[in-house]
Amino acid sequence: MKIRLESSVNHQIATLAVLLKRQVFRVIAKNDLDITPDQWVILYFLWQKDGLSVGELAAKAKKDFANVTRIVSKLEVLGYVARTQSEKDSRVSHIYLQPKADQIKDKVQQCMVESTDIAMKGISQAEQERLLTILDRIECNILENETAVK
Amino acid sequence: MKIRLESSVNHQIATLAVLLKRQVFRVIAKNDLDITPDQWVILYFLWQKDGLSVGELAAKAKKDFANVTRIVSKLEVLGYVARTQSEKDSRVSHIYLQPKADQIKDKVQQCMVESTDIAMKGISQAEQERLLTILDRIECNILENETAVK
DNA sequence: TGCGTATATTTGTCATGACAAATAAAAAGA
DNA sequence: TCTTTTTATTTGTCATGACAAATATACGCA
Repeated sequence: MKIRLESSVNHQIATLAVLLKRQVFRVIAKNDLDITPDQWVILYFLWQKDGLSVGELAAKAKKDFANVTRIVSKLEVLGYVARTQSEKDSRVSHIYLQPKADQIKDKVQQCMVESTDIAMKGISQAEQERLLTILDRIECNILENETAVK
Repeated sequence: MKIRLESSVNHQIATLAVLLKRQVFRVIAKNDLDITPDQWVILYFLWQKDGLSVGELAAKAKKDFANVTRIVSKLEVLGYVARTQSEKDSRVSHIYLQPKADQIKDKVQQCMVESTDIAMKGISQAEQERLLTILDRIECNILENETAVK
């Protein structure tokens, strides 16, 4: 093996993402929330703009449509959101936040802060920004490649 | 929402990891390999040291034991590895690479290089190293927190 | 030696990811 | 208007992640 996985940025990001997600799960559990990290993300975008469609949510969250459908279905069963078929275009369903979602909003924010604090301990704001910049560039590289392949 | 998910390092890493994995999947498919990114990782560590146990693999790959069991089972079905029960401790099984694994080794390496090249386009070696350093620190933060909770 | 505890692995269940295929409805074109 | 193509969403299948529980075996101590 000429390649060292341990010094491959790709692999380190993949591994770290798993660890981060696991950690977030624990923070959520500790705060007695009954949602998952990926359900958060969907709620987050709905808090930004209520009534988004499945497709819009998928685009914002950079998730697969199919998976967003399922996440929304879970949130619906849990009573956090409701689907409404669009009148203009009946293929589209708009997702609306329900009162139950408001009740957990603060707690969700607190979990986000808590998770970030754990992960970013001892890493300065400036470093975080530099990190974000590089991550963005990697993301662009991949997105470009995806569209290029198409 | 006071928090911006888009400027949260946690979230960016999580999102990027998903994109990276998707991209790796595509590179694998293009190279006609019948294994998955996570199966690669297990093979990689076996190429480093053949005969590791499930537990050792889990530790190295930072994966859940249960999941490693399943990944190894798939690799076994595919004919890339074989399980052998340890003589010293019959709870332990050692995983050994099979000839079929050798046949794909070069191709796997090529895929790794290809994926890295796509992701790291325009990012200097020095920047990659800085990035790795920060990622390591985040990883340490999380691992420390995990053990602290225990 | 025998029992209780610790350790290695496996199995079960659910959530999510990828991707393909199925549906349904809108839009475009002849 | 009818047909074809495009678009939005859903469903199906498999791989993997988390976590709990089940198994099997080893180890330590009375």
